[in-house]
Amino acid sequence: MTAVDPSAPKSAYDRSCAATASGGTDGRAIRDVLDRIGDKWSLLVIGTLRDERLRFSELQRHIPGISQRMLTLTLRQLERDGLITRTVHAEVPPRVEYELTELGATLIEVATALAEWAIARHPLIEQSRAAYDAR
Amino acid sequence: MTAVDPSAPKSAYDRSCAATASGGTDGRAIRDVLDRIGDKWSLLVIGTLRDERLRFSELQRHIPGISQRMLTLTLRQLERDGLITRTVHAEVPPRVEYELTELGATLIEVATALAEWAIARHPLIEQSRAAYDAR
DNA sequence: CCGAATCCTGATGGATACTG
DNA sequence: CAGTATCCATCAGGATTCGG
Repeated sequence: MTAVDPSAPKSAYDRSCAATASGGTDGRAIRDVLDRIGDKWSLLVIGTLRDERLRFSELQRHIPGISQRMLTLTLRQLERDGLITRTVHAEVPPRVEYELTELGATLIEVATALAEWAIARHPLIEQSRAAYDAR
Repeated sequence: MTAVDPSAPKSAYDRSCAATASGGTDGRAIRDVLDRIGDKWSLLVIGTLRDERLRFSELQRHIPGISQRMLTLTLRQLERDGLITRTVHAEVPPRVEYELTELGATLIEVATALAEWAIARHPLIEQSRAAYDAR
C-alpha cells in the first residue's frame, strides 16, 4: 500500500505538478485549494462544521485559540468559495448560523485521508527530525 | 459519493479537529503536515521527484519560478522530515541527487487525492466566487 | 555546480477597541 | 451576538551576492 505504481497513467497529480509552476488551469486549482486548506484555520472550521450547524460564538468556542478576526475572515473565504453557507436570522440578538455545503462535505473526505496520513506517519517524521537534528 | 455518512465512527479527522486547537498529539501531526505541504513548493518538489531521482539543477529546471534559496530550504525541510534523501557524490564538479523515500512516496497518494479533488471541484469554486463577488 | 548569507518586501495573523 | 476597524509583530519567500 506504500509503493507507487510507476506504470500508472498520468494522474491529476502529474498534470498538476507541471501545471502549477507553469501557471496552467490545473495548477491554479491546486494552488487555490492549497492556499485555502493550507492556512491556519480553514480546515479546522470545515471539520468543526462536519455534522453540526453552528453559530459564530459556538464556532469560536469549538475552536480554542482562534480570534474573532480570523474566524470572520476564514468564514468569509469559505463562504465565497461555496464550501459553507451563512444564514442570518432576523432576530434580536442576531443569530447567524454556518453550515457545510455539499461541496464542503466532499472536501472532508480528502481532508480525512490527509489527516489519517498525518497521524499515522507523524511518529516517523518526528523520528526523522530528531535524527536529523542530532547530526 | 459526495455525502458524508453522519453515522460514521469517530475518524482521524474528528480527532484532529479537536486536537489541533487544543494542542494534542494528533493536532500537532495535522499542523505539521499542513505546514509542510501547505507551503509554496514542497508538494511540487515531491511530485517532481515522483519517479525520477534528480539533482539540484535539474529540479530547478523542472520547477520554473522557484528560487535557489527556496529550493534549498524546501529540500532541507523535506530531508529533515524523511520524505526525501540527499546524496552527495564526491566529484568535481559536485553532484547532489535527491530521491523520494518510501515515506515520501506514500504522501503522493494522498496528495493525488487532494489534487484530483482540487481539479474536479475548481470550476464550482470559481463559479461560487464569481457569484459572491457579483453581489 | 550547489549551495550559504544577507537584505528586503508583502502577506498572514494576533491583540485590542469599537459598533449595530 | 456578531461582527468591523486599526495597529502591529512575525515570517515566508524573492533578489542578490558570495563561497567551497
